[in-house]
Amino acid sequence: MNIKQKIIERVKSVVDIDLDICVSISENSSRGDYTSNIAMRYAKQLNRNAVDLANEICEKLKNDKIFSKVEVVSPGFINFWLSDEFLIDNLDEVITQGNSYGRVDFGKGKTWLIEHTSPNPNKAMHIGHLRNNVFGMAIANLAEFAGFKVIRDAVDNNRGIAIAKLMWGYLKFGRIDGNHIEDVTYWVDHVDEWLTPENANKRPDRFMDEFYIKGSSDFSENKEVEIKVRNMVVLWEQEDKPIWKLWEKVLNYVHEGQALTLQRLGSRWDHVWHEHEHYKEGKNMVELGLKKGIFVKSDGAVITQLKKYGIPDTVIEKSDGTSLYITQDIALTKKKIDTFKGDKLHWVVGPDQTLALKQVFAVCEQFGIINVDQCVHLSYGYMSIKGSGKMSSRLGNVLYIDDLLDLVAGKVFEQIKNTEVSLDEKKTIAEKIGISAVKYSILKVGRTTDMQFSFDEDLSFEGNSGPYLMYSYVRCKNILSKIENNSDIKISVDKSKLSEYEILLLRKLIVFDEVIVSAVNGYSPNLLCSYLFELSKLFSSFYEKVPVIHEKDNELKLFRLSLVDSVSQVLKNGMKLLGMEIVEKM
RNA sequence: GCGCUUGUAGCUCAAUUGGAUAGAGCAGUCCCGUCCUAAGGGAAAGGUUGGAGGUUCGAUUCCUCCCAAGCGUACCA
Repeated sequence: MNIKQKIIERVKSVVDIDLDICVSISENSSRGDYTSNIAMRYAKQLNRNAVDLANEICEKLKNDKIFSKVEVVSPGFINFWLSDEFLIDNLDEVITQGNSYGRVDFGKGKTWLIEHTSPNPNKAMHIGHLRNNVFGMAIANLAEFAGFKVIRDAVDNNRGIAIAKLMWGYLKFGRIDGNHIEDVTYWVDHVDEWLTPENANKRPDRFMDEFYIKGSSDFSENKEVEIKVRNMVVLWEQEDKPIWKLWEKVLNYVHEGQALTLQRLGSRWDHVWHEHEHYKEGKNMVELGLKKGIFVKSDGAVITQLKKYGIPDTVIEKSDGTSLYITQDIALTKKKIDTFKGDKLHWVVGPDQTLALKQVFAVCEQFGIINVDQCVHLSYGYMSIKGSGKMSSRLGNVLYIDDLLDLVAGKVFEQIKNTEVSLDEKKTIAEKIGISAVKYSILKVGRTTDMQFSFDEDLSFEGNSGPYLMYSYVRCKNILSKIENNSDIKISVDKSKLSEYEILLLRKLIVFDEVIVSAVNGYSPNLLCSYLFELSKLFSSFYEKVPVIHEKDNELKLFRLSLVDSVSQVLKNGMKLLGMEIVEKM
């Protein structure tokens, strides 16, 4: 049981009201560790004066041994200070629980599906995908740590016009000799006459990127080409052998390249849905929906009926009989439920799809697949580069994820090049610090905030930054490495010897699990970022003012060592949840 | 036009979902080097929370109306 629940239980024994939301961590340490506004909230309802009610609660609780102090402040706040013994005992918890410290069973028995990072397989991943990935992974990690069974999934939208453009681009413009060939059957018999990433000396996804751009401009500039490309989709649906062969070829290249980026980011999926495996089921859903009266025909197309949801209707099947994105999404949602029986389904998708997703959720509810309140669109703000306009692959001002990471890792490398480790180790450290810095700068911002990414400011490596947290961790480890290992020390200390710096750290460490719950509840990894930053700041002050290995009093020295050990453990647990890498030296 | 989202210090962002004196980092000013890594510590300064009303013990947060920006608005993804 965590501290908040303990306090709630105690307060409940005085006033029997459901007060889950009335106890929270104090914002300011001068106002105790926890604070409650229950008296003000219920004074009117109970026909009481708020301060009197608060005083009554305070009187009954102030002798409880988990508190060192309980006070009432006008207009009726109750502040709780945890006792020093209680805070010190918590270090034992941190050390014995280790990597599990902070785990809660908040989500026990429930399954969450979290769909994140579904890049279309027609181009290399750019920073538009980065926020999706970093946020999606963090929220999945957090949910898992909070006790949920988590399925990370993604959709591979591997069919349709965009893929056809890519196929066209490669077929027509990919010949080694530069001649333009449009005949797929010729390609099948002369595959060796086409460029490969190897002989073009490019990463496979970047290699294909250029063909996608060429293919789509050819498509939009030339009516005849457009007809041919659209026909490729039709042929593909008829499972035309040469077309499928080309399709597999181009997709493999893109997937291979995207995998490099995803691996570098430490991303993972438990399941990937491939559109070609379920798009036909979408068509079945259209028929079923018509039969059930969920859809109606309109001008030859099939449309929704979502008036009672208060959202506009949309086309489910075009008048030419082909299906749309939403059609597949409905079928896929059914498939997700059938396969994993999730209690809640999450879509980490950009804000431009808000309406489309609402429509999917509503239609799924009409089918009885899932209730709309089980569906969560985890939208996020746009990420742009400060000083440059909106990104567009056509304008050529996209920033690829790998280029950004290279840039940042290079910058870190410059900074550590004089440290005394091997070159390989330096490269590894630079990579870890760089990627972690990028992840932290994305996650510390609220999810829905549009952010302007600036190389100079966001990646300054100072102040509220990933490297600052990592540096704090390294400092902890450095202290710990200077003494011989005595892991089974009993943590005991005369509390009168403790300084303010130590008390503040103890008080911070004890609320870690509370932060996990808040971060999961609000889908807000930024709360964890703030917490870790505050913990690091407190540690830095402590480090500056309080000696550890130079401390003469042995009892105090041992206590401080376990405190440092605990700080490093919590930093590590927190950073791992954010997808940051741990380094022991920097 | 309608719908959704956003507007907080010079800049980039927080604010425990209605709480206490609106907090950080960067930039600018000033201080700290015999000492566990200075990617550090400390001090001061910086605000009419886009504007105007309203609701109540209490509003950056909720309601109404303006102003500004972004996104969406059925046969694109």
